[in-house]
Amino acid sequence: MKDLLLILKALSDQNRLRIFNALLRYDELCACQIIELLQVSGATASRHLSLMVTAGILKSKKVGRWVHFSLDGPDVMFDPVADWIKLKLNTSDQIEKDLKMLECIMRIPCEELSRKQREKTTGCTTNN
Amino acid sequence: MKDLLLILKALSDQNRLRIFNALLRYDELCACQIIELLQVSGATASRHLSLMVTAGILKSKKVGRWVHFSLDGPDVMFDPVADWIKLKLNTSDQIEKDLKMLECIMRIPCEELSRKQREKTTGCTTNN
DNA sequence: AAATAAATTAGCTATTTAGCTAATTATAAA
DNA sequence: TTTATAATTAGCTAAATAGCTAATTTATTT
Repeated sequence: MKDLLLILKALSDQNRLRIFNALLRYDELCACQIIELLQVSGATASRHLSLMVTAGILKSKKVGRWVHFSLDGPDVMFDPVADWIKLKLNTSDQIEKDLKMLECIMRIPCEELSRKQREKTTGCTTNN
Repeated sequence: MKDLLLILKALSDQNRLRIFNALLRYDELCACQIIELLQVSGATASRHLSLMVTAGILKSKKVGRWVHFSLDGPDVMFDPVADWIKLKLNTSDQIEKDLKMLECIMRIPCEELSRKQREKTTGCTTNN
């Protein structure tokens, strides 16, 4: 029950559902890309991500200075559940916006994205 | 997304998962039976139940002075998800205890159960 | 009609949680 | 080896949530 509650709580938040959806579409994203997508502080994104890792929904791997996140196999979440969530999400305006945003984000190398975040210049927010 | 969040939040609580599990096993339970199972105040049980009804997980029907709750069809939750939750729950000690408790609860008519709750005498807690 | 009673709602408190900034850690580059 | 930087952790605040008791609602019974 504890495990299940961890998983359900990890999914019971708009921003974490947005992360989940993003990783259903793009196999792997680094923290700076999640930060750009959600438009929250690095600390906030990091806490959301670590919650999802703890629940077993995501796994992370360090690549130099960056950390890459991806869905953690079907052991924990098993496909029908992911399918159900995908189905329920695909009428959401927010998710639609996110997909456009992600197209932009994926075109920008992490180095550039991070620099823009550091300098607080716009990344993908204007042309969303 | 709003709808999905309502469903996920409605399931992200130990007591509400216990209610969900109970209704997977017994098609219909009245509020007083849920109160007895969870060992919480009527007000608390009522709030949990109404949250689940709002999310579309449960439906309720008034039967005289009693209100009966049951799962609300496969439209909202669709079977694979219920199966997954059932699977995840079936190793839980708490759920095991609940099933024993429910066997006891089902043997007592609602009138008697309610009277005992009113008088604060033991219902099914001792012989659990 | 008045009294009783099951369930819900109102109003409160304690706990949890999402967000932030600032400090720290861990890795890469100079 | 010093500096720069991506990510995490610590420490805080505001909002949300689970629990309670008391009051209200809705329905039955006397």
